[in-house]
Amino acid sequence: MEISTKDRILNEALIMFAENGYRGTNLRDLAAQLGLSKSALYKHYDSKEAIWNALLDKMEAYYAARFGSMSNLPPTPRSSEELVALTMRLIGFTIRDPQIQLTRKLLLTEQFHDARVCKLATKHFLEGLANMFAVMFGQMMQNGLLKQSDPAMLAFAFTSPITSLVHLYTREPDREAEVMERIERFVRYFIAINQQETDWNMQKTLISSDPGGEDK
Amino acid sequence: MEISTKDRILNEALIMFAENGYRGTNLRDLAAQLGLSKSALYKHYDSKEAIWNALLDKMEAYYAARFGSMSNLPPTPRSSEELVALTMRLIGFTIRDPQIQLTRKLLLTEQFHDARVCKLATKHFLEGLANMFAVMFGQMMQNGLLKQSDPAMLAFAFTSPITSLVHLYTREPDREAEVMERIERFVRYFIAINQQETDWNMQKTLISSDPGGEDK
DNA sequence: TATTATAGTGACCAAACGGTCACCTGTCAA
DNA sequence: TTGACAGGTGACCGTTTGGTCACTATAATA
Repeated sequence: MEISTKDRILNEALIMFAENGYRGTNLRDLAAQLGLSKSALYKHYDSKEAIWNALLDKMEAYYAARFGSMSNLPPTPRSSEELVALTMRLIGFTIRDPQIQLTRKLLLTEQFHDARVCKLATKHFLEGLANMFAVMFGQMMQNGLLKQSDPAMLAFAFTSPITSLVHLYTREPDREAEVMERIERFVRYFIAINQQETDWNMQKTLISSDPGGEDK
Repeated sequence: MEISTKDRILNEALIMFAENGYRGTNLRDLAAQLGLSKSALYKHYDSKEAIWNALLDKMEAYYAARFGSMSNLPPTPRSSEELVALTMRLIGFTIRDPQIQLTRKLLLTEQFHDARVCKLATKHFLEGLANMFAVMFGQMMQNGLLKQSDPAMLAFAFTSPITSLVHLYTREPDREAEVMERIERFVRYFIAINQQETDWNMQKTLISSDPGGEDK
């Protein structure tokens, strides 16, 4: 099935809006990139702003499908190594997918100029990943893989640094290898800090609730 | 001493560039805001781009003075509560200072359109605070306030979530109270996770290195 | 006093922009 | 066959934009 001109316009608009900003994008270049004349655009959208709004509609719909419901979560990791693998796979995809990459750029550059972008940015950069990992961390705590604590706070502490590094990649794509390595190092560091210790530390926790526990 | 017109132009340019972006800023409005005619601007700067570059020069100079050298660091906290206080004071200032606030906006919106802004953004959002806290955390580890680990990694894990929340504030300033509260909650959570346990754990550390060490 | 540098003005220009309009063309239903 | 319509074109329009230029006023200097 072929892509309708209406959708082709939106696809190209995402590219140009993301790379040049709303104001930096002009309809002549957009039309030329599609092999159309400028006035042809007006057969599909009423104005530049209408294209912009349609693009935001699409982004909101995509976001709702991807992060809106907590039903289509990835399977909860059953070991530290599985958490590393899942995270790296997820981030590797997020980082490289051209659409998501452009979306990040657009959200960052236009977050102060459009109320809808503002809300999307907060969802995308602050809440999306964090909410997902909060659920997973809650389960991993019950499974004894992570120390008991507040899953939401833990997920926030986990995803924020990763998001920072994703932003670094978005700014400087040539540092991809460095970024991926730093993410993995951070994930392993995070696990080392937060995993449920076995051995005597485990016992210590049990003992500490006991008044008799003293020097060993 | 009065402010030179050249500097007044830069001050106003920061405001307009930050709020409307480089492309969204026009020299007529800028001049009008200063009570000047547009052509007067050209007595001080050769072009719009020249104003932009002069502004970036100023920002780089400011950054170099503030974060460039590690000499003018705040005193290292001697207790958990001091770390909370220092962090909240630092972030409270960073968040509210109008100049820094505008700088954040400018760096975020223009990071993909200008190579110098790109580098500044990485320094500002990723390295600045982190480097500062890395030094402090290193000292706090030696002082037995924090568990021994990699200070740089710890500082990164500490500052990234805070920076995320600062970005949230920059996007949605009406959520200031919520942001400050979340930052403080995170800082306290972070300390709880990473502080050196006292009791016998403290003694264990002392015994393993230096028997009989006492300070004050 | 005459001169010169500095800071400022308003009119103007060419280019670029979003948007409109009359017109063309193929497709499909009445 | 005809007529409506979706899709596309190029010329054109008003506005905005960065930038230029001739000109003026003031204050310091030779």
